Amino acid sequence: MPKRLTNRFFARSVHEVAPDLIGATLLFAGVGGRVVEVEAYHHTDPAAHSYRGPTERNSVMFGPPGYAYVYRSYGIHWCLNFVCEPEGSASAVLIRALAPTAGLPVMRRRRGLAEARLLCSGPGRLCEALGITGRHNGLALDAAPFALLARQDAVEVIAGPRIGVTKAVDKPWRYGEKDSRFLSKPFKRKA
DNA sequence: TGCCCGATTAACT
DNA sequence: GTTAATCGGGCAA
Repeated sequence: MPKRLTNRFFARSVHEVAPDLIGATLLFAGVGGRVVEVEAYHHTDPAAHSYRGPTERNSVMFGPPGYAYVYRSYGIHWCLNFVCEPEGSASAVLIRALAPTAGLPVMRRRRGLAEARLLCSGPGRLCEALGITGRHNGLALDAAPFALLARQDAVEVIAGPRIGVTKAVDKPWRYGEKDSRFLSKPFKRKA
């Protein structure tokens, strides 16, 4: 049986946690799949929500690691993050894509889609498929409805520049499972 | 207070 | 390739 990820797992640098999450399994109320794409955001990073200090929206990021930070993006979509590092350092990992493995019929209904490849291939899509909204901001990751299981098989992790950010665009803090069909965008291949 | 922008997506031309 | 949907944060006044 795979091991559940504990708060200890998240109490490390985002740059260690983020690549370690690739291949882990994320379930929300029994629905979800294998994590294939994430991005790291550090409080010293101009692209991070926590960069300019605590606000009502980002307050969870300034709390202890091992909790979910859910925010509204572009006024429309929800995006899911895992808070990392010692309490107060305000760093988090954005979950960008899953390979769906559990609850596909539910996800298809929520997304109005038949194609598995597009169910969770993007931060907003993933939250819609799993039914995650702002109501779930601040929930613990080691308790229901969340379930996080450590990866069992070795995966090939690849890094690249983050998507959709306009600051610190040169930082290769996007991590993904190499050649996964479920990435929101492909990683640039070596020429 | 008012204005601009953003860790996005889908539906256009 | 472009654009609309839609709302909180940050900053200027």
